[in-house]
Amino acid sequence: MFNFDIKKKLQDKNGKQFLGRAAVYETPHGHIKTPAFVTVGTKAAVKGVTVEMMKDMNAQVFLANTYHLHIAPGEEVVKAAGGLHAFANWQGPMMTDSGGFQAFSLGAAFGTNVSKIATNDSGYVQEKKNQVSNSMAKVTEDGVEFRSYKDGSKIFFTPEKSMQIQQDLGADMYFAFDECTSPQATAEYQREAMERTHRWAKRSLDEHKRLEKKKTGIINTLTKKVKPPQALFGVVQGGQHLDLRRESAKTLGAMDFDGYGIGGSFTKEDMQRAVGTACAELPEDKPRHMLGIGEPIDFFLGIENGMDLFDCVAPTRMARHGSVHTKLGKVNIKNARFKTDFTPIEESCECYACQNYTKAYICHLLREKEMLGATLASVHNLHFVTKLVDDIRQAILDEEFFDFKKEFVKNYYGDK
RNA sequence: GCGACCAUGGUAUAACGGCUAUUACUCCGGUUUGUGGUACCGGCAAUGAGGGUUCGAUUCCCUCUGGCCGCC
Repeated sequence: MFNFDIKKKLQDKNGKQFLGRAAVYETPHGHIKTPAFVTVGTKAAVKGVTVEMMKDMNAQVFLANTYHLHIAPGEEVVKAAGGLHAFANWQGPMMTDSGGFQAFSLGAAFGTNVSKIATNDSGYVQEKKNQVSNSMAKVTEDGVEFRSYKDGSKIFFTPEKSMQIQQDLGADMYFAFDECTSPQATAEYQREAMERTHRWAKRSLDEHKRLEKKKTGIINTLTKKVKPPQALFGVVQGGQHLDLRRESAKTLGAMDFDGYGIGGSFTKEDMQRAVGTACAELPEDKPRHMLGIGEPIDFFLGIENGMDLFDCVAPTRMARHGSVHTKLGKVNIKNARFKTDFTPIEESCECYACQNYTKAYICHLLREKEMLGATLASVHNLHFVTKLVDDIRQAILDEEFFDFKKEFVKNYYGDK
C-alpha cells in the first residue's frame, strides 16, 4: 500500500546487523520519518495541546481511539465533518486504535492496579488484590461487549464493526481488532486470546478489503476529494511468551496487512526479547508500530529490535501530574524545591514551555490546577520524547546509535 | 458588668468516661506505558493552660485564657 522506504539499517561499529532501521513512510497526508513518536489524542484531542503546538514540537502523527470516538461524538459525526483530519484540524498523518486495548483496560484491568507492563518478576499469575467483578468488557468469539464509560450502556464491537467505524473516522492507518491480555493471565489464556486475535485479524482484513474496494472513487461531499486509501495494521499478541510471539508474528506476517502493531503485555525485562522475536518474523518492508510504549529506554530497546513507530499516553499523563522529562531523568515539578526556581525545565530545551516559562511558574500552575500548567508540562514532555525518537533516527543515519544510547542512558538513568 | 455557648493537627471536623483520637482539605513525597487518569498510593501534623474526680478524662467538675452571642 503506502511506500515504506528504508534509508538505513542499524548496525554497530563492527558491522553487526540489527533489526532496527531508519525509513520514510509515505501516507496520503504526508511522509513520516521513522522511527517516530506518535502523539496520542484519544478523543481526537491531545489533552491540553493544540495542533499548532504539536506542529511546533515537530509531532508527525496523531492517534485517536475508536472506542472513545464511537461513544462520543459518534463516527457518523466525524464522517460528516469530513473525517478525523478535518474534524480535529490535523492535516498530517493520523492513526486510530481499534478498541482492542479496552478489552484489557475495561476488562481484566478494570478496578485494579494492573498495568500492561508487569513489574512483578516473581510470577505473572498472582492473586489479585481487592479484585472486584465489575468488569466493563466481556470477550466472546464474535467480539467484545463493552460498557460505555459515559453511561454504562452496552456496546458490542466485532472485528467488522471496528473496521467500519475506523473507515468512517478516516485515519491514514488503523488497527485490526485484537484482544490485549493481562500480564497476569495464564499461558493457556494467552494462547487462547492470541489464537482468537488471529481469527479476528483475518476477519478485520477481509472487512478492510471489502470496505476499501467499495469506497474506490467515492467523493467526500465536504472535502470534495476522493476518499484516500487507508492502511490496516495487524496486531501481534502473545504476551511475554516468546514462542507465542513468534507464532503470532509468523501467522500475521503471512497475511496481507499494510503494517504491524506489537500489542499486549510484557515485563520490563522481556519486552525487548518479545519485540525482537516478533520483528524477526515480520516482513521487513512494512512498518511496525509498538502500541502504547513510551519510556525513554523503551524507545532505544524497541528501535534496536525493529520498531518504527511508538505511541504512548505517558508523556501527557505524567505531565498532568507534574512529572517532567529532563536529560537527567524525570522530576516532579510540583515539588516544593521548584517554588522559587525561576529557570526553565531545561535550559537547552527548545520547546515552547522552556523557551517562555520557568519551573516556578509551571509549579505554581500545576499546584493551583490551572489548565495552562498541564498544557505547558505536556508540551515539554511531548517535545522531549518526540525529539528523543528523532535523535535516535538521526543517530542510526549517522551510525552513532549505540554511542548515543549509552550516553543518554547514563545521563537519564544514572547508575540504575 | 451579668448570663449562655464554644475551645481537638495549618484549616474544617468526629469520638457513651474505655483499642494506637476520626475524616476531608492543605502540606511533604511517590506512582503513571494502544488514556475510566482533574487519578491513585504513602507520609507529617491536634485534645487552649493549670488543677481536681476516676482504674482510666477529648468527654465530668473548678480556675484562668481566648472566642462568640444575648442583656444592661
